[in-house]
This record gives sequence, structure tokens and C-alpha cells, in this order.
Amino acid sequence: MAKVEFNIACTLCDHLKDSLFNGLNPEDMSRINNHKTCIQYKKGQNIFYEGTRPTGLYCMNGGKVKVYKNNVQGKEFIIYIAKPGDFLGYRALLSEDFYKATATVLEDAKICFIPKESFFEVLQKNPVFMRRVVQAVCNEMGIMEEKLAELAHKSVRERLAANLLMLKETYGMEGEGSTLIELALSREDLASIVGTATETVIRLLSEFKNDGLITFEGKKIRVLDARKLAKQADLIIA
Amino acid sequence: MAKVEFNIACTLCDHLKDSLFNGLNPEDMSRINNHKTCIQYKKGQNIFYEGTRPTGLYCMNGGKVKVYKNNVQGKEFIIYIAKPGDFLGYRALLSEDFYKATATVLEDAKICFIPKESFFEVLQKNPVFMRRVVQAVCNEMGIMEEKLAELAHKSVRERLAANLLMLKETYGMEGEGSTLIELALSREDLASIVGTATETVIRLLSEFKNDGLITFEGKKIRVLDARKLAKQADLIIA
DNA sequence: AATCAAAACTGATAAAAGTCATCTTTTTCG
DNA sequence: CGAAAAAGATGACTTTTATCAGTTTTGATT
Repeated sequence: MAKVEFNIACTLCDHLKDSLFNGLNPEDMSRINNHKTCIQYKKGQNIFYEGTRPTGLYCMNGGKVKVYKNNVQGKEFIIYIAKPGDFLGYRALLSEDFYKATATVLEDAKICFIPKESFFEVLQKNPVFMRRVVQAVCNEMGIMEEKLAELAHKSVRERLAANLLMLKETYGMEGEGSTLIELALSREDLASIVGTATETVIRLLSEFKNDGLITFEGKKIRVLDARKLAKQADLIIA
Repeated sequence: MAKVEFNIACTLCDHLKDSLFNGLNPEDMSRINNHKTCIQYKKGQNIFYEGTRPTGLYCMNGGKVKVYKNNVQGKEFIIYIAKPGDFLGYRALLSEDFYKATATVLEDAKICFIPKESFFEVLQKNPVFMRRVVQAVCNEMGIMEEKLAELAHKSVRERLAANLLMLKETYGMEGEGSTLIELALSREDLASIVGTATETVIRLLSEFKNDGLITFEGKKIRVLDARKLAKQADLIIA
């Protein structure tokens, strides 16, 4: 499981359009580009650990990474799943804090590392970029507030349904016709997203399947009836 | 319940030292000061509503304000309780978004309103201030991640104990000897903080009281045995 | 002080979800 | 390929917590 380096110019990156780096002026772009290190990771490898200090920013070029916290009993809660174009570990970096979560590769990933100094330099010189970062962070916060309320007052069934819909939206292929969740999650990982026990997820998934709301395609899940699923999630009434 | 204006120079504000405005240069400080409007609110009044657009930033000068989301069935989840020195509503403002929560006065409050334009002007002109705001936002996010994991995997009893300790730390008087939670919360509000039913909070509180962990003083709660409470919260083992 | 409303409390019950044990299927890897 | 491990699935059982219905207490108002 050795780390393999690769290289791609940021300007040629397929995911630049989805990234916060999009629209950066050439000077700043090359500052990022010239200082980055790009590494290929295999499934199961860790990107960073809870309790350690960030030394830079990770920028996803391929694959999927889960960011999660472990509680005392070793139970995992997945805070989010990073996809290409996403930044990783910026929260701890920007608040000059330890990592409060661990990041582990879910699907073989290509990730670029930008040293703290380079990132901060661009951030300080470029108020427009700073503004966009702030906006993204605050957006993220809004989503987390939503999740908090959901976790506090929705049943596991509702949360599972809601998360399946979210996963379909976020990791489905582009275009409206996308119904397949392009992410092979284990039942255990799904449980860690929803905040419940693995057995409960298994039972509910097979109920959803029996009711024709979803099907399993290999390790992936296809949403057959998004509307009924939304009803299960209590997102639409009646 | 008419709104009553008052005025206090920012430089003379008792809570400047706890605020993100602390350390602002005189020019920026007076820009904020000259454009602010300060209003006294009574318990129960609303500061802003979920679904509306922010037009500026609120800065707490006195009292307490709860920021919460209502779910479909009308159940409330309190995201945080703002105290003097805190900013209110900056998340939606910075992400150019609607308010995703409602703010209601818990204890008669004095709140200053800074128009969007003035705030953004200072933010843009002053990268150090911007940096501090970003740091605060990211810190807040770290706390919310913690809350998410707590909500996902801890029992109601553990969460209540943890929240009582948090309330003691945050709203107790300064100094180590502070054991009284300086905030008269109804059982219903406490339930909305913990994410449970009012009856459950009532039952657990009286258990905690019987076990000598807390006492009631009027409408307030005093933490008698923080160590045992931390044990109940599963924060320390054995 | 009497009245009313809201908040606090109590008990009974039911539903939801976790845990544990076991079994089957799939995947991994020498 | 075949053994071992991991993931998935199922059943029985228990615990936790929500819900409902009702009572008591407190506080506000006239």
C-alpha cells in the first residue's frame, strides 16, 4: 500500500470547474499548482487523523473519502463524504485547530496536497477567493444545522430515506435521469451516515426494497421511486 | 411590546472584549458604531425568522437569544443560545443565504444591528478582521460536528448530562467556583437543546436531582457534582 | 384573593431501535 | 482453488424513549 505520486496541472484538472479554485487568477493558480503534491490512495488508507495538526489543504481529484468521528465505544459517525473537486480538512486549517475527525478513502482516490503556507498566501492576497471560501464554509454550516435538526427529531427510517435521496443527488451521475447512487457503501458505512446500528439499516433497506422504493445493483443502490422515498423521509406530506 | 432603542458606543461596550470586533482599528470601529441601531427586546420577541433574508448582523449587548429550527410537526431544535458579545445571524449573511433558523429572545435582550453594507465594508477592508471571522466560523463548525456525533450515538441521559455541563461552562459566572447555570430555561427549551421530549427531560432531571448531581434554585439549575455528571455524560470512564 | 393559563410533573403504555447470537453469502488472499 | 475473513442477513429479546392522558404546581392578571 505505498503512496503513489502523480501530477496534473491545476488548470487542466477535470474538477476545476467544481472547485473553489475555479476563477483564480493565473498568478495565484500557479502558486497553488507549483507547490502541490498529488498522491494516489487506495481504499482504506487514511488521509488524516483526528487529534493531529493540519499542515495543508487536501483537494480531491478523484475517488471518495469519508470524514468521520469515532466515539468512545468505537462507533463511527460520518460527517461527510468528499468527492472530486471538494476541499478536505479546511475546517481545522482555517480555525488553526487540530483535526476533529479522521479521513479514510472509500474509493481509490487521487488527492492533491497544498501546503498551508501557499494556501494562506493566496487567501490573504486574494480577497475575492477569501470571500468565496467564507461563503462555502457558511454554506456547509447551514447544511450541518439541517442535519442536527434532522438527527434530533426524525426517526431512523426517515433519516435513512432522506440520506438515500441526498446520496442520489450528490453522488448520482449528472442529469435528471440519474437514479443510481455512484458510491459503493457498506451497510456499516450507511449506518454511520444515518447514525444508527448496522442491523437496523439492513432491515430498513430490505423493507424499502420490498416496497419497490430501491433496488440493489451489485454494491450500489438504485432509487426507483424518489417520490415515495421522499414521503418516507417525511419531506413531502401525504 | 414595542421595540425600545438605546445607544452605547461600541468602544464603551462591556462585551467588546468578548467580541470579534475587539481589536478593530478606530476607523473601522467607528464605521460600525456610526451605522448601528441598538434595540431592547423583551422575552419572547423574535429577532429574525427562518426563510427570510438577512439585511445585517446582530451583535448581542445583553440578554440571551435562542436560535432554533422547527420541524414539520412543530418540534423545536435549539442550535445555539447567544449571549452578550456574540454575533447573531452571521451564517446566513456570509453565505448570502436565507436564514435557516429563527431567533427568539429567552431573557430580555439588548441587541445592536449592523447593516450588511457596513459589516461587509469592514470585512473587505480589513483582512485581519476577515481572518478572525473565518476562524470563528470554523470553530463553530467544529462544535457542530461534535454535536452531530453526540446526537447520533449518545443516549438522551448522556446528552442531557453533557449539555448541563456545557451550559454551566458557557453561562455560569466567570471563575472556577461557578456552578449555577445563569439561564432560566424551561423544561421544554432544555428538551429542545438535548433533542428529546419534555417529559423525558423532566424525569431525567429529577433523577439527577435525587442522585445529588444537581439542584433547582428557582428556575435555574445548579451543578453540584460536575464529576459525576461527566460520568453520566460518558465523558470520563468509570 | 380568585381565576386562569402555562409549566411542571407522574404514570401507563406502545413503538422504535439497539444488542446479541447465529447463520449465510460474498470477498479476499495465500 | 480453497480457507479464512468480512459483510450481509435474520430472529429473539431488551432497553430506551416517545406518546398520551391526567394531575399538581406555579405564576400572571384582574
